[in-house]
Amino acid sequence: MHARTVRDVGAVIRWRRRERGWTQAQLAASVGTTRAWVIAIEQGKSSADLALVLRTLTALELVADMILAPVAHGGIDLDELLGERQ
Amino acid sequence: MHARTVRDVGAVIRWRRRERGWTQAQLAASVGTTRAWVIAIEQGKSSADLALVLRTLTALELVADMILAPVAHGGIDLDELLGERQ
DNA sequence: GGCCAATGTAACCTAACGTTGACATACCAT
DNA sequence: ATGGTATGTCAACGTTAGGTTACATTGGCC
Repeated sequence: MHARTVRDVGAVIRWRRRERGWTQAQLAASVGTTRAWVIAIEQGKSSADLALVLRTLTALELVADMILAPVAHGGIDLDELLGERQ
Repeated sequence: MHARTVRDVGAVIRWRRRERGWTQAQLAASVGTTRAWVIAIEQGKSSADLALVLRTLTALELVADMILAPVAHGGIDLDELLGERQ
């Protein structure tokens, strides 16, 4: 799943945590943080500590893969329309 | 590129920024942050604001793709050693 | 060399995150 | 309804990251 916003990241974490059948408390303990933080990140609140997020992904056996964005500039995906770019 | 640590994220940002021929000042302006922050993140210092990082990736036309970690259990990355899995 | 831009560093201040602890719901059994 | 667990909320506190500004360093080019 592509994550462009903090809310996206929170959604992934919640989805994956439930998939593994973990409670927020279990995840928090595994990551080394608190339940309050897990709740906050899953709710996509404002911003969050990147280091904690990465540790959370690791605990959930996820990895953030940095890839070229399929859509570049404006709202229209010229790449898909034209099949070329520059 | 897989990013498991803040340093990994910083490396990706620096690599991609240079690939696009941008200065730190240009990237900072594009993201809406400061040069000092770009320097810090590229150096992988401690932690960073996830929201800013995601905006930086977007500015660089990158997306964080959350995928299942290739290696689950131990501390050794068998993928890098063996180039295979399962 | 000298010049200029790019990059790095440091100090201060403010705002915001994370921690802690307690309390409040929600849900699902029995 | 009652019990237990999971989840959510809140307030106070300490710590720290990011903004700002200024200065230092590096690197390339003439």
